[in-house]
Amino acid sequence: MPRLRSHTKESLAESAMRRFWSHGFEGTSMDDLVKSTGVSRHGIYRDFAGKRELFLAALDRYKHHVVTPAFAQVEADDADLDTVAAFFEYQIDQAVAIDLPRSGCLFANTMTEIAPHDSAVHECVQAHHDRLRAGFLNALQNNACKSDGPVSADLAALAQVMVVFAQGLWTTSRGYADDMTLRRSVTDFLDMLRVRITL
Amino acid sequence: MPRLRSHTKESLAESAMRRFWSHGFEGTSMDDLVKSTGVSRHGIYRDFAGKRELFLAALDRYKHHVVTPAFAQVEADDADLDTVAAFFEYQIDQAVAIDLPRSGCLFANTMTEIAPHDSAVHECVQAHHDRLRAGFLNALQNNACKSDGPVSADLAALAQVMVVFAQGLWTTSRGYADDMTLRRSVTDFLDMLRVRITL
DNA sequence: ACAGAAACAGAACGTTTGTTCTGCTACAAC
DNA sequence: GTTGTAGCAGAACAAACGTTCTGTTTCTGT
Repeated sequence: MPRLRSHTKESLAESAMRRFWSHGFEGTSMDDLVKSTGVSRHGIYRDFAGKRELFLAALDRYKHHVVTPAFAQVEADDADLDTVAAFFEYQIDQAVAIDLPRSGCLFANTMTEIAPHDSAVHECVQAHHDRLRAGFLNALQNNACKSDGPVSADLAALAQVMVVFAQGLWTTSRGYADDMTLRRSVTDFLDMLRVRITL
Repeated sequence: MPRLRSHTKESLAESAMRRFWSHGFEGTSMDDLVKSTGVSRHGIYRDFAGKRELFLAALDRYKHHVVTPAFAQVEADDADLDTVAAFFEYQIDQAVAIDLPRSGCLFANTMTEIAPHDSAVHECVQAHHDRLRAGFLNALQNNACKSDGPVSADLAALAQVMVVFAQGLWTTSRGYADDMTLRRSVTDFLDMLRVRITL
């Protein structure tokens, strides 16, 4: 009997994610969300307990709909450093493709903004970090297996270096370097890694 | 005749810098500033036009009193990659020494929080980036000169990679890795660089 | 066509924000 | 000790915040 809803919980989380991604948590007011999502306050509070819960949902959606599709290949059994390179390139391309240039990575942005003072968000970001590290380690191990010589490098430590570099890349992509520069940095960094693990 | 001031413009900027450093711009209210600096609202507005101007002053103070002392040696004529290593280690130690652990780097925090939507702040951060890149390039060139063989690497591109890594390091240091892990990452990264430029 | 359930738009709520104002107080000069 | 300048603490301000509420509209089931 009731009137049909003009949006779903998912479409709302998607719109909110995009807004939080580019403007951050504090930089996004409920009024901004009403305007950018096209959903009334009532509609938002019907689906989510408040702004914070909506943000957590946006973070979750980002994980499943942005990170996972891009990172799945790095987590695959046959992943190597070429796969990692493709992952970074894909992320750089994607920012333009979905019309969110200079937005970096929602997790990287969240790391410095609100995670330090919100334990739930902190854990979420920490888990993302662990995931990246595990994926990178997987790619490193596969890459090392393919090479002929013995591998003496501590791959787990190198995976951590890759995580640090990734964070820096996404932070830098928030308007401090053009795509070409970013791509070049990815190439140079991965070349260094390749040399390191075959030494 | 008038009563003596209980603070100077510099001591106020210093206190404000520490608060902004650990809590960010949006995460710091004027009330927080009054409490943490011990200066009344009147005193703050006497020295600064508003919260934003105080933040810019804090950013400037951070540049001169935190970055410059630490980075000066990297900018010196005799700097090499060991100097860069010492710079990173010093920054990691310093965070604990001045009782601001898990605060990362004020510039790195600012990059993602407010710089994207404030051109004056953006330029300030951009200038800091350029400075880092120039300093790292200086160290790379000196290091290359010392080695025997010919240097084919594009040092300017590697300097950019170093900037990206540095940003990632400071972001990660905001509570996502302990000091030992950070130190290890610095060592591993610089080892990779050393190999790269002597190839 | 009718009834009613629920989504809609937007007003209204109490807080908190950054900023300004007011009365009191402390201290150097005389 | 008296005086006067300018510091101080905190009240007061409008605006913006996240949240809640109210009245209207819309569409399904009968």
